[in-house]
Amino acid sequence: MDQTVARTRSVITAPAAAKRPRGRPRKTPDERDDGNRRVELVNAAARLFRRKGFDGTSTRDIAAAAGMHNGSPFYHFKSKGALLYAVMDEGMRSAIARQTAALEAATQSSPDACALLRLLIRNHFDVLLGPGSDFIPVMLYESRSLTTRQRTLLAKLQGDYEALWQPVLKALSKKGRIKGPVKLARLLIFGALNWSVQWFDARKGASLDDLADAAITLFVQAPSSTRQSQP
Amino acid sequence: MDQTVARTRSVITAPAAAKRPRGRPRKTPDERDDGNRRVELVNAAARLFRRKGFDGTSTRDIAAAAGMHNGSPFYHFKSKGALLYAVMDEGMRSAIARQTAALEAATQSSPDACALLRLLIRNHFDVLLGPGSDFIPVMLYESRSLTTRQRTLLAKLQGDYEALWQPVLKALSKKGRIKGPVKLARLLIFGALNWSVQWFDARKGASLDDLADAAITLFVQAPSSTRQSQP
DNA sequence: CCTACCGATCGGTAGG
DNA sequence: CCTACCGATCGGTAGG
Repeated sequence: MDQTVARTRSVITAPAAAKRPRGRPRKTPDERDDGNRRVELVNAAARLFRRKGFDGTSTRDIAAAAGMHNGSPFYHFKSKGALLYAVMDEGMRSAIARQTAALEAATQSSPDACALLRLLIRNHFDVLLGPGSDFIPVMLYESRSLTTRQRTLLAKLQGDYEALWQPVLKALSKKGRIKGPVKLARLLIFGALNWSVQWFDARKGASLDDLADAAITLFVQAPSSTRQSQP
Repeated sequence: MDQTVARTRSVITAPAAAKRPRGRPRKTPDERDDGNRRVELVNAAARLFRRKGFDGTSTRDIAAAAGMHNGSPFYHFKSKGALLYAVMDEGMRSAIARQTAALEAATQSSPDACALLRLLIRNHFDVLLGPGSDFIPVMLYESRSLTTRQRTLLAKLQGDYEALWQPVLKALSKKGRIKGPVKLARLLIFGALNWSVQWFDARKGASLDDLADAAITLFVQAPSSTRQSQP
C-alpha cells in the first residue's frame, strides 16, 4: 500500500555503502521502518502458517523467524490476524499478476484454448508448489481463521483469479473437450490442482511439468477424431 | 483398553434407580463408563475439529460439547492428540467398511468399471459431505497435528482405502477411458473430490448426485465411438 | 522496534 | 467423571 513512501525514505537515509558487521537477525538501524522488515515478517509468517497452521503458530515464532523480539510484530501489524490477511492478500495479488502476464504473453502467439489451459495449470502448480510459494497454500488452507470482512475482500481477488480461467474453460467446454457443467468442472479441476499441496514431493517422482501434463490429459477430452472442428 | 474394569465398578457404586434431578448434559450414573461417553467425546471432537481445527479447539470445548467438565476428557483419552487420532481412525474404518460393502453388493449385479467408479465417488461424497460426517474431513485437513507414529498407522488405512479404487481405475485406464499415469490420475481425482469440502453447500446448488455425475463426466473419457470394445 | 508485563487460556494432573 | 489447580504459553500493550 503505502510502502513505496517508506521505501523512498530509506534510500535517502541509508549510508548506501557496504561495511556493517550486523548480527544474524537484526537489520542495520537505517533500514528500520523502510518496509523491508514488514516484508520479512510476511514471508516468515507465510512459511510458518503453512507448516504449522495459523493457530499452531505463535506471534513469537514469527518474530523470531524474522529476527525480532516478542512484541515487535505488533509494531507492523495490529494483530496476528492482520498478518494472516497480509499473507493471503499478497499471495493472491502476485498469483493474479503472474497469470495475467502469462496469458498476455501467450495470446500474442497461439490462441489455442488447450495450450492456454495448460499454461494456467502449469503456473498454478508453480504458485502452489514452486520454491518459496507458501502464500497461496496458506490462503487455501487457513481461510477458516479469517474474519468475515477479510474473507469478503479475498473472495473478490479469488473471483478475479477465476475470471482468468473462465473464458478458457468455456471455450473448451463449447468445443466438447471439457465435459459437464462448466462451474462444477472448474471447482473439480481447482480441487485436483489445489490438493497437490497435500501430497506433492519435489524431491521424488513427478515434476511440475509432469503434473501439468497429467492434469491436461485427465481433464481434457481427446478431440473426437479430427472431424469435430470442421463439420 | 482397560475401561471394562472401571465400568464394572460404576455399576456397583451407582444407586441404580431413577429419581435424580440431573442437569441437561449428564447421563444417568449407571450409564457412566459404559463407553457411550467415549463415543460422545469422539463425535463432539470430530464436529469441533472440523469447524475450528485441531489447534483452534480446546479440550474444554470438547468436554462442554459432550456435557462434561474441564478435565474429564482425559479420563477417556490420555491426550488431546489421542482424541484426534480416534476421530481419524474411526473415520477411515467406517469409510472403508462402507465402500467395501457397496462394492460387494454391486459386483453381484453389474461388474462395469465406470459404474463402479461412480459408486465409489458417490459414496466418497457422502462420507465427505453427508450428514454427520465430520470424521473424514478432519482426517484430510488436520493430519498435520498427528505424531509420526499416528501418521504411519493412518497411512496404512489410507492405503486400504485406495486399494479399493485401484482395480477400478486400472480397468478404466486399460480401456483408455481414464488418460495418463494411473497414479497421478488417482491423486488428481481424489483431490477434486476432497476439495469439495471447501466449497460444497448442501443448502444450494448441486446435490451429491450432481457432483458424482459431474466428476464421472469430467474424468472419464467418452468411449471412443462404440468400436473400442470389439475390434 | 525492544523491554517488561498483563490477563486469559490451555493441556494436563491429583485426588477423590 | 468432577473439583481444584498448576505451569506454560499466548496475543497484545505500555512506555520508551
